[in-house]
Amino acid sequence: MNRVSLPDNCSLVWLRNDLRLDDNTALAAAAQEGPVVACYLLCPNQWQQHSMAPIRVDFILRRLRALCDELHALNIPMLVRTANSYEDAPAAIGQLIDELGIKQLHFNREYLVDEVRRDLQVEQQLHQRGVRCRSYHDALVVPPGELKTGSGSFYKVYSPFRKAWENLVRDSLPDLLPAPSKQQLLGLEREPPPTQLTGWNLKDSSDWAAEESAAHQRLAEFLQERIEHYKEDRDIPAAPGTSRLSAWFNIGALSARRALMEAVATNSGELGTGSGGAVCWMRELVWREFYYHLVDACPRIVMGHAFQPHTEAVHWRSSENDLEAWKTGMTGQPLVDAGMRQLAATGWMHNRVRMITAMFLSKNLLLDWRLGEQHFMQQLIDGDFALNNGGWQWSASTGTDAAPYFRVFNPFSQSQRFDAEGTYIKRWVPELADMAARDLHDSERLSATRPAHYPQLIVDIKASRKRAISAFSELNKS
DNA sequence: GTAAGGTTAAT
DNA sequence: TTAACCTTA
Repeated sequence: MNRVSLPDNCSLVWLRNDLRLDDNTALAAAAQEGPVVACYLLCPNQWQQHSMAPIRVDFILRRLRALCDELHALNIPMLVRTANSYEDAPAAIGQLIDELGIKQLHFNREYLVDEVRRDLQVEQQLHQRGVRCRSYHDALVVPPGELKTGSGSFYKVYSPFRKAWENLVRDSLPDLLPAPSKQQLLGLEREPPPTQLTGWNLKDSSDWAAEESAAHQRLAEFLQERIEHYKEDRDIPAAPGTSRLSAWFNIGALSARRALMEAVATNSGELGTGSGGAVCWMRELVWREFYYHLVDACPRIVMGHAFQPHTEAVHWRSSENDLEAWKTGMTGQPLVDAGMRQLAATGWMHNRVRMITAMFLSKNLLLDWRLGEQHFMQQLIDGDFALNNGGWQWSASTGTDAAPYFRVFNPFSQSQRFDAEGTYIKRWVPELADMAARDLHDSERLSATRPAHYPQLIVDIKASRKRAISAFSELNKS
């Protein structure tokens, strides 16, 4: 038990989804006022309820241990406590405040309903004790709610949102905040994070570096070597064309504002214009902002509901076998199986393939998109509710997209287009290693030439496409 | 100022 | 087809 007397201007910074020193709004604000103590609450039960992937929990614990050292080097002690569920958070934070005799708490805001409710309860309880609470917008370049359409409502379509976002950000590029400088010794022992967590069977995440400097280095490498070709390479799942930074963004190990500003710097200071690759990548950052703004404005979608209410009436099929075949990469569709096996093996899947596997589940198999959404959350190292939900609702046509046609990807045309040689397919589905590439991209040729130990395709692509279109066209819109 | 109708563009 | 914005009356 810590029994030290801390200076009156000492602050507690509650770290959550912002596990970094650089450009951290709450941490920088607290450090301005005086010495800082950092804390983190492990919520093992809550994380189970949120379907958090074991590899993501492992990544968070590894990041916390690295962060504990990084803070220690600045004489900032980090204390780690457990609050099984968010309900227990007010008591856990309250106890810390009491032990330390601290008068102010700072934290960066989160935007999902459970987190918002937790923070309100913590604030109420600290208010009663006369502790000052400060919360900050930090996770995004533009905080939720700041962009409104001409008629005053939130944007429901990406592309006008993007234009408004670019106009706003171009006129006032964000200032990056420095990491705190080294502070006086407080005489408080740090409490290092655990390597294991009760109730969890963690999955090794060590392919993803935990040090903050490593995240910066990954960003720098991407900007120097790959962003120029991003527009052409990002859709090729066999190529290292994407930035692969999502895991760091989504635990807050890397600041979205820093990433944007460094991308702007490599693009001669331009945003929205200039190099095709840079513009394209920055627009992917805007998708992240768009989906966060959406969950903030429309909490219904966080609670298992479709963004377009009329699509709640779709008659989804129910088939444990089909769902299991999809999860295990045994559907008989080569690209879908490659993606699902990459996910199971590594906790990550290429973005193009995420769309294709999601479309296959929700359209060809006509299984409820929420089953796929949950499975992805349970597997992905970068599983982020807002972004995963946005992507799934886009694929399932229950979301914000206002396309003039009902979109059903044909997985064979997609593999022909983006994995013509079958490099990605053969990497993840070794049974198909000896197949001629052209036999992978055609349902009849595949059926005639597939090896006996690779499954027969579980669904007819043409017929299931029609089935999906009629399942949606039956709906009464209003 | 407002409502109605036209235009634009969508991973 | 739809949202968002623009033009016109």
